[in-house]
Amino acid sequence: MMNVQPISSSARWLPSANQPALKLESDERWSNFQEILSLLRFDGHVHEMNDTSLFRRRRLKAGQSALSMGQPFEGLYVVRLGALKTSMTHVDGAEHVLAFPMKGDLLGFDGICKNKYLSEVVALTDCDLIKIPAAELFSPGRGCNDIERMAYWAISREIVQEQTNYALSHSAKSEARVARFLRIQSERFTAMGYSPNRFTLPMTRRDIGNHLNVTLETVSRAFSALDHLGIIAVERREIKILSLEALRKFEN
Amino acid sequence: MMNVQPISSSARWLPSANQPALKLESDERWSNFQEILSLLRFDGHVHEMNDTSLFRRRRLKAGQSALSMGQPFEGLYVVRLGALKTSMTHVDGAEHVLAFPMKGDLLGFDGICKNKYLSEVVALTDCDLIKIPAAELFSPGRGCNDIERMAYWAISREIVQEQTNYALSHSAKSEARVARFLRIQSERFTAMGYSPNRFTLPMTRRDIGNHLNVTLETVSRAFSALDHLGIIAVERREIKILSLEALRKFEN
DNA sequence: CGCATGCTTGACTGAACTCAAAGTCCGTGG
DNA sequence: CCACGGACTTTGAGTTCAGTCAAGCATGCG
Repeated sequence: MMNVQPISSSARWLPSANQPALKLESDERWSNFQEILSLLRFDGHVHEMNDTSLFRRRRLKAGQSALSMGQPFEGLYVVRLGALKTSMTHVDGAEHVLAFPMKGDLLGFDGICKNKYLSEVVALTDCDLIKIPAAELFSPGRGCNDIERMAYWAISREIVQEQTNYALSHSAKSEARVARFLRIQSERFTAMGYSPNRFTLPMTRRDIGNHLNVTLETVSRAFSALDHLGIIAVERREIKILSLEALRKFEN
Repeated sequence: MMNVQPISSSARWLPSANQPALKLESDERWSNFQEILSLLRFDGHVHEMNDTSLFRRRRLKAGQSALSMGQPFEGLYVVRLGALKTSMTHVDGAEHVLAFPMKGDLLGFDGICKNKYLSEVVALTDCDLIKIPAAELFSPGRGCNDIERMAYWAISREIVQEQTNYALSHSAKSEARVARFLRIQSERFTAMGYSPNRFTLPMTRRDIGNHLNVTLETVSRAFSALDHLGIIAVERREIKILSLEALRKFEN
């Protein structure tokens, strides 16, 4: 009928946490430049709307690997949906969790310098990535390349987040680190258009602990402590932030 | 007995590798593109030798600030000589040391994304920087911009180092962190063309501790312990690495 | 249903922090 | 020239916070 409306592409990244039945969307395998700009929340200037080029999507199931250490650089990825975990594995086999990329974040930029990826990236939930091939990034024919500039702008942003993560792991007390982690998660969910007060963590206590350089037991205890103080409500991975003010106080 | 070398306080910390006596060069105030490529150890491809443009140098005395948080982005800097310290200051006034840039490192890339610098950079020793102005980076007239591409390649490399630093701070034991810090310092001096076994640290115990997230006393104790074990020889900031093998073993 | 994984909580231990004091180096000024 | 002060470093002693080990519970999946 007339009012049968396919799901509009502009509505699809609104904060509906889990998408019910998106057959049409599931079949789409391409994104345009505009969607990438929107996902990255790019606020810089773009010379000419580069609407012609399309970018292939890549779908991952939870647990699948997105990128592996040593794999040759083939391009960057923008997270369109889902949550992932980036980590470095040391020679002795110890893993260190660097970050938890989510919607709008960029993956793979650590592969530019040595032309191979230097970190592991695995999907924590089902994911939808948009690939920006190396050829698009570095093609000399494009002249003043909007894509390249946008990518580097995003990389600069990731550095800042990286530095913040780094600084995050340096609070004196472990409870403070966990509180700060939750506050930052809340802010990231907000930036993605989701609720700041209520979210589900996609990662395990072990991953959080590894990221913050504390043990999983300490993370668990910190969650419980913040819960008993009435600052947050924890039920497994479901987090409700009851007082953002009190949470911030705990960061010192 | 014959040649007693006077030790100037500004040059004392430099292992005497490359630069013998650079009176003429010291007076120069400009560097060319080729020198920047060489400093950065850029191994990528450059389309056209951009020998025409010259880049102004900036000289800093020890203790002077190179960049400040919040200052508007005006370009990137390549360290030509000297050592610096980058740090972030939190709202509560706590400082966190991010890195110790030295010869061949890039400064200021965290300013690209928000168009203002997001970290403090101060000179630990007298320094010589080469400025790459924002105008050179982003000028659209240049078409396929070698400078921009080189800059981003270097940024990608800095990210990797950043990640390594981050991972560095996650060893279980504090002595292991200090050992790893020394090993990395040694490797960096090597990459700069200095001696890997003998160098002078430009930063204080406090800065090292802050960087590694331990106290200055712990750093001092770790140095002493490594000294007593015969792995290194410490005399204030003079470090001799007696056994790189043993040092590596301590990182686990 | 049974098993695996993840989470919580408790008791104990030890590594690193804090506080404190003394020593070293360096620049500065009398 | 030497005395002084300040910044940096080393070392010691006591304390505390977070790691380790262990047990039990919840959840989800084949």
